[in-house]
Amino acid sequence: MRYSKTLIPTLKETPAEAEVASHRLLLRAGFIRKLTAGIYTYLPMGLAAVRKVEQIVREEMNKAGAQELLMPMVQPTDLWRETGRYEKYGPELLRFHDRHNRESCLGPTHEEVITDLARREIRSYRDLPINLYQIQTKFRDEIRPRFGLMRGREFIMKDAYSFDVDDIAATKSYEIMYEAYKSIFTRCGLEFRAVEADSGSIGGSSSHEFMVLADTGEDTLVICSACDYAANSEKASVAAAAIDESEMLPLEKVETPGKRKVSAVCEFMAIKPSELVKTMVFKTDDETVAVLVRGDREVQEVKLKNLLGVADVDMADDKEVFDATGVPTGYLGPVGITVKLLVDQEVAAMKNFVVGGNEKNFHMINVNIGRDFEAAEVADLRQISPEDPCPICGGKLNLKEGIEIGHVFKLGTGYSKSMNAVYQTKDGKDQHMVMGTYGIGISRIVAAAIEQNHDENGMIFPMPLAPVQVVLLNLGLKDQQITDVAESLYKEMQEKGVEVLIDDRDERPGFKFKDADLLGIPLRITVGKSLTKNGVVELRHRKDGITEELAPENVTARVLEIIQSAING
RNA sequence: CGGGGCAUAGCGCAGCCUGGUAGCGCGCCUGCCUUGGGAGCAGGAAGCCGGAGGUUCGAAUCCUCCUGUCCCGACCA
Repeated sequence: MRYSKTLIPTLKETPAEAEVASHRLLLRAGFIRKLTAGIYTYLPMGLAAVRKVEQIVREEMNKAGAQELLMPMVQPTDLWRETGRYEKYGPELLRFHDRHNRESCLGPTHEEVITDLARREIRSYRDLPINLYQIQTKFRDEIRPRFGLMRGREFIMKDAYSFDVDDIAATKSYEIMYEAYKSIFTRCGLEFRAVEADSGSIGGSSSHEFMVLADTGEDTLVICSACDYAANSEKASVAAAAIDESEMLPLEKVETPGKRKVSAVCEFMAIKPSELVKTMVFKTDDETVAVLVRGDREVQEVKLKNLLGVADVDMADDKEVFDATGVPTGYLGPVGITVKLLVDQEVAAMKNFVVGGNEKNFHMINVNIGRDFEAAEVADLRQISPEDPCPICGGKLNLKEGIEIGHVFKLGTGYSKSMNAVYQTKDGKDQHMVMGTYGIGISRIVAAAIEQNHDENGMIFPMPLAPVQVVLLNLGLKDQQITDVAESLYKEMQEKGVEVLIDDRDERPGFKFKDADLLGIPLRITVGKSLTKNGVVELRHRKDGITEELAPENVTARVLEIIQSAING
């Protein structure tokens, strides 16, 4: 690759739209350009990095026994009506009509299409298990695309689907994918964690997310400091709180003029937020519920959604709270109100706590569950806080930010039932296939790798993901000796299979150094003055800046050695 | 969808308050010069001031509406 003939439009200044490091650097290094909101063109360097990820994913998927295919991007919405996701998936599914007025959509994921294929082509238990995958551009009309490749509307994804005869076999398929994912992300040189996840709108029983730890992550992870427990905070459970065995004290109503917020009430009554219970009101499509959590906790809405079995919950606003309960917000409590009461397990273990008095300017103290009100249900409903006890070992839980780069799901028979995908068993009976679905955000991995590996000068690619392995700077275009050595090194390395970008532009040295750093290419070879003076060229490692001086004839062997150990190690 | 920005040359921005010749830096083109960390000098090209209405003798600037885009929130295999 010759720099002078390759489109790598680097920028000295940061475009105003870029907030996070990966987005900023992808733009500055000329890897991507935006076409419109959440939709990007991959320029040669960006595409090269994407291809690297794809190749690793392909190799490991094939090794795990999966087969590659390619499904259409445009799908008939009829299929989505069959599974009910036409309604459930919402506006993220971009729908449109063709000239015959048939409704189609752009595929955000391919469960419907693959299940349609399976029901047509797979008939016998002899055909199972099977795992089919593709690497393809997906489209999701995200509410708010952001952070460049991190959350685009159009993005490249690997999606795989497994079909099995029964749950046991499906679990096996799931585990094979889980292990393949670990190999993939390890080979990509990423620092990642697998965490238990909520299975979301796609449905299904068991699910893990693979997360790259990074401050710019959009997900919050709960990680035990003592054992292996790790989960998405939407899903993370917490060890049950110890039951307070205190005697119940007599219920009292106290005046709390103008004290609506937890902090104000606590200050006024000289108590801690942990001695108070707040009553939060949520609406779903068909009911209004109140959730009780300790004053210093937050409701985890995903847990609430799952408990209620609904697609959506919304916090009620002041008016809605008043309409449902007749109480102004700030003074709402569980005693004597008529809405359904869902109680966080931690609250269920408390005694003699403080709640709203269900009357303006009043609270109640020494409130006790069972005596003063009844819970419709007690469940784990709160957001984990740092230092909470781990549900497995009781150790302290930590919260970290993460970027979701992969997700594995056990789907069960939800899709095969709604689409009637059956196979014939040994004894000739029809049985629904048991499915799994497995995604990897290919383009997001590129962004995540940059989030994890960069400095003030630019990107720092791990060798396996680098668009090219070596950048070779010719600092003496007009010097025959320098140019001869640079060109012959270029040729030699290419012949040995090294991916090399030769910077043969008529630019000043500083300019070339800056670009080389920005591009994040792991190895930089400089052919310049030190060749004419001392007969050596320099080999510099982008990651740590360590520079080796080598005779030109030793360079290729040394480079090969470094690449081998970086890719196999 | 709620809240808040922003929209002027390829990129980053000033000008708008207080209406009157459209500017700066970077980039780009030409030449000279320079060549180990984004050089210097000289010359040059490039803008429907996001769009549509309105006010005015006159609008980048004031008013109204629209569109796009970014940020926060909600949302998210």
